[in-house]
Amino acid sequence: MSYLDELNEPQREAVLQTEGPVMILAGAGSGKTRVLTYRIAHLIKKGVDPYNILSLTFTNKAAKEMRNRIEKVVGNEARNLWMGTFHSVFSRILRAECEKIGYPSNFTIYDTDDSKSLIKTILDELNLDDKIYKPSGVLSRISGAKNRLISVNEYVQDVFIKADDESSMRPLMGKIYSLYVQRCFKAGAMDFDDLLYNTHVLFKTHEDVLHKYQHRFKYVMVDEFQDTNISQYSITRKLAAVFENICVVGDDAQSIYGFRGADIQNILNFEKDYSDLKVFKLEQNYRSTQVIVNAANSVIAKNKAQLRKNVFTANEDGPLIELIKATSDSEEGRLVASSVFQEKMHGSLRNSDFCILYRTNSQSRSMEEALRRMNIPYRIYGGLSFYQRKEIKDLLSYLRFTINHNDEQALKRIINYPKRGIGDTTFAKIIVVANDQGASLWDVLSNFDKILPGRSAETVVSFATLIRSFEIMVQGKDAFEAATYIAKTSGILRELYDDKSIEGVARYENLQELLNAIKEFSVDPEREDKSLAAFIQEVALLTDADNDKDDNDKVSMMTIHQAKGLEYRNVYIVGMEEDLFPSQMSMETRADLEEERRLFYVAITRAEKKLTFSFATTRYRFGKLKPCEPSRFLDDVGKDFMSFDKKFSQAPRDITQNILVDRATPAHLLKVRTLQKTNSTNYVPNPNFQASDISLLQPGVKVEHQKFGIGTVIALDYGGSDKKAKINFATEGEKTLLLSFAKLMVVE
DNA sequence: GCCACCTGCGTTTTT
DNA sequence: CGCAGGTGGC
Repeated sequence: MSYLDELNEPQREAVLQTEGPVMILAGAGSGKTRVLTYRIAHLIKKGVDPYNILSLTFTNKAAKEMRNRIEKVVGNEARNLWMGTFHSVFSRILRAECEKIGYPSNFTIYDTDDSKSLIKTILDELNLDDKIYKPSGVLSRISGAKNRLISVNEYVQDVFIKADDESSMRPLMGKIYSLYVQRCFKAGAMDFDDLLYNTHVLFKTHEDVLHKYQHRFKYVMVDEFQDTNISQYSITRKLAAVFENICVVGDDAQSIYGFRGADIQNILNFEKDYSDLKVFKLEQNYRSTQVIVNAANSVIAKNKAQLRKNVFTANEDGPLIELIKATSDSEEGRLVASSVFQEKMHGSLRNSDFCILYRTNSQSRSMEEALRRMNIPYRIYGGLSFYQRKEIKDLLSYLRFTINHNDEQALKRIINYPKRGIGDTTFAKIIVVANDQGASLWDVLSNFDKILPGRSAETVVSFATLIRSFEIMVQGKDAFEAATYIAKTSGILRELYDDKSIEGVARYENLQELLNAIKEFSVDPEREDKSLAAFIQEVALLTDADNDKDDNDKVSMMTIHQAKGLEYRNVYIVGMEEDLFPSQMSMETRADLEEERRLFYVAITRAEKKLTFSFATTRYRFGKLKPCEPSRFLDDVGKDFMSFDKKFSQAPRDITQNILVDRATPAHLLKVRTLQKTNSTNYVPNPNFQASDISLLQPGVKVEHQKFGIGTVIALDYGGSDKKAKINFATEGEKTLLLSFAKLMVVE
């Protein structure tokens, strides 16, 4: 069991404590995933059947990565582990059992757009103003209820909830909740929250089912425990109730999904719920420099609500945090981009060593423009998901409706696309009839000529016939054959093929890409069920982040939320301004501000070696130029960790006026901060610096470098893939520089 | 039922 | 500024 040697003392203890309730409080970069994977590997090595181990994560990516890492230790036995996201594991259980609570096993999963669209429909039917009842607001209210395991009945009977809804001028919220649940049920559809909520209902109403899974899951593990909501915790706890071998791993300092119902209270409750709980703290950070770890600690210390941890590192000090001040958002982009460029050339770094983090997606634009201008390749994560694109949803809706003929939201998308003359009015009639007569959507659809004869009735029936023919064609076919057939026969492939506009071509290509993904699914030798139904159920829980085939060397850009769990050598946190970060929406309550500060903590701790903050004094927001003030969070960072002169920093609000490195000056005048204390030089950058062509370099030639100063070329190495020069600098000694990065000016 | 214009609005979002 | 959804004319 040599893998145990790769762990430090608390890590090893946490791995070896396989029995009973365990909580692992894992600081950022403390090897949390390593402990979790080794713990599972250890269980398997001890002879526990992987089939009896359940491991829950929040992202598919995390689950996949963990499975791979376990496989490396124990081999393909890891295949039988129950490992996945809460949603995927619970949907798997529901597929097998949901007929017991009245759902068809081929139930559809509604995504957020489907849910909102259904709510919108309900609001229209109730003649409610969607300015007051904003669909997104209504959905989050319903979601909040489900996440707290509050049923429709409990919701409408609760006087506090009622008072709450009345005071916010939305007295009919309970009614909408009720109709929404009915409509989902009728459509054979579950939204994301239902996958949890209905699992809870299933276990509550069917003890035999609960017992079955309780006895199956002898060991239960939960990753990112700080992000669980009440329903996730409650179900997990129930599942583990027989053996009580439950292990949760989390870090309260990284709880950033409170706004989605994650309840930090779960960590505190866990201690109360299990009196024989063993707690392990992983406090040694292996990821970042002293400066970064200590800066992060200084920030999080400002929060009141937290479990005290003492995160430390044995790593080197590393460079101080740099602060870039810009006069506008576009200048911020340019200064960050040129900083990336300079860091890259001075440190011989790759693009993929860099990550730019921001609070909101819209901030990516100025960064993007600047990077593009400097020819620095980048990749933006997030934004519009592949699966949210219209053309993708359209085809998926055809596939969904073929599998589940009562999927109202899928029908809504496809009944008149491509155009076949069935408008909103006819669609609304179909829905009304189905609801009034208690008939299924499909029954109404396929018999519409008998129910409401008229001009459009024929078309509706022939549409139903088309779907019926898809259903028959799909029998016995794999997902790819089925999807290709449907894409062609439905006419949507042709529709997009005929559109020769730039966007039309892109949409066609996206569809092809979806078909490729289905192809991949269908040829996967490890997959038992390759049916269309199996694909549809899996794709609903997939997100963009899951198909990162990103091996190219690119600078990464993403929101801080998306960066959780990732690490980069050099990290830029941009837009450090009041009202942006912290967001103006998060300054109402202390709890909100503290969550925002934890977000800042997460951002800081993504960095391994070098961290840079930037802010602008003006910024275009919603089309208007607005003045901006530096973020209060900059004041939370310990003064020792930032590169500005300490003696000016008495008044915290003024710190940004004391920045020595003011990047607003022309780039060639910049004094590039030296990286380490020991590295400081007296070299003053030459304002007239201009890089010379490398053909001028010869051994013996005197050159100037923007950071290292004057030196003499000792040797040139043009042999390898990278051209290198060995140079003896007056102040820095001998250095070997990659000529593809380093800019050198021949002095004489 | 369809298209063109116009208004209004605009955190973060593992699933 | 950029987009989505709504309104109104054909």
